[in-house]
Amino acid sequence: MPKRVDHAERRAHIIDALVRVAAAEGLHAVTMRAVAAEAGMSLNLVQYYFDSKAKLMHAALERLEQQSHQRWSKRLADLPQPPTAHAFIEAFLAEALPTDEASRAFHLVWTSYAVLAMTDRELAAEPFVAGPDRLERQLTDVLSRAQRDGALAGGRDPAAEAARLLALSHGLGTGVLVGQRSAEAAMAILRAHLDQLFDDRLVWSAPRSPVEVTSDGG
Amino acid sequence: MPKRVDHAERRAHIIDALVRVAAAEGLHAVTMRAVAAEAGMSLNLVQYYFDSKAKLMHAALERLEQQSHQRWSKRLADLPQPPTAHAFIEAFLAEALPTDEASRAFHLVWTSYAVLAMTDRELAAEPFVAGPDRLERQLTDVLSRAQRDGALAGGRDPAAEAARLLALSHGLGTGVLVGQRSAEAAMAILRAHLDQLFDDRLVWSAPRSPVEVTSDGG
DNA sequence: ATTTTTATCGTACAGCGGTACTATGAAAAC
DNA sequence: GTTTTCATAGTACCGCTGTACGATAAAAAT
Repeated sequence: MPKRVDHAERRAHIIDALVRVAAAEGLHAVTMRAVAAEAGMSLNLVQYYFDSKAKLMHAALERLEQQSHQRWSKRLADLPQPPTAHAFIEAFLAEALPTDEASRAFHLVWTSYAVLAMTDRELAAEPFVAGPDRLERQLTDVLSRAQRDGALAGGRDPAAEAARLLALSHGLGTGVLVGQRSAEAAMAILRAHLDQLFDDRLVWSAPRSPVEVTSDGG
Repeated sequence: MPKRVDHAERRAHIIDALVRVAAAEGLHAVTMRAVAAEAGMSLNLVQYYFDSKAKLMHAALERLEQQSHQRWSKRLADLPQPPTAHAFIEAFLAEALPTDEASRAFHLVWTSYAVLAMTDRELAAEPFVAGPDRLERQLTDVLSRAQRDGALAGGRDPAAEAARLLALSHGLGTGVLVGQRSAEAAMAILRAHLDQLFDDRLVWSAPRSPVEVTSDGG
């Protein structure tokens, strides 16, 4: 056996095993032994590369976050540059939906972590609030620009629309995960929503002065 | 000690203890012993009233479902009869959001169960797909009627709107649970969505007979 | 060549979890 | 009044889980 080994690669290998176990049998089935077996190594090695289970769990969450970011970047890069706001957001929403098996696994494990974080003060809740918050700001920016360009349907509040998009995609994602709806059906709903949001067929019935839609934009 | 005891009451008491434990520490913290302690009885009694942990978990899920149904019925009954479609749906959405502590506990535990059901074939996935399906049909009916009455904004598909409302409320609910958004903010977004859905200020660009504004005094 | 470091293995230990077993007073049935 | 049933209690057992503790062989360092 060689002496020097790429620790980062080893750790990634183990975490991938963890995600496979969690996706197949749930986060509660993630034990040091199960992960070791899935990774094809001994229990001791998992201990060796991650001191404790808690650290392993944290590392896995971090990796999931990074991977998600990477996939999102890749999808964005695949868009014709510069992408329209519509295309940009549609790509975003497509990524937020569990379409293929890999995506399904990711979303399932991510959701499991999120539920865990609701009660475990130990587990950083940061990714589950700061992450969406950042996305929401990003979406808000894009929508604001789109609004300036006149691409948005009238009377929309970019921040509110961003929040709505995020909540909607998450709700649909859960529906797909739970087997209530197919990913295609969910995507169709999202596209319809987007079409409405970017639709120029919808106009105000009265000239725009008197109408005040949302309250504050805090 | 008396001999005859109301089993249903006993079981309900135990299940309530389970829900408290699950809401406070997560579903993974639900052990026979923890539930017994929370219920103020011995481990053996929990075994006595529910043969196994699996049956206890199933019973708890059933009770949650029933309670949810009851709360929803009560909320509906509190509405002025007959309720407008707008009021009906707003009441529904308000119930779907974790507003007070009790509601938060319910939604947290329910979500935990849903995540569990994603991997445990044993745990009936039925409540998490048949339930929302039924709600969706109900909403679709209400929206269809509203559309016939001309209360809906133009060009909407009741079924799609029902799915959208359900997904949106669920996504917002998760956001509240996770601490990303306050229940009030979530409710504001939902109300805005509803206002749009029922809004007569939004019409097709092609001129249309003016729809009157139902100023919701109810 | 010896010593140290590193990656790996096996195993042991303590705690907890679900379940099963037995016991015991008290009410109900007879 | 005896027997049966019921609600409750205590406890023991076995398996699993995280963690700790050596052992070992190979590569690196000296």
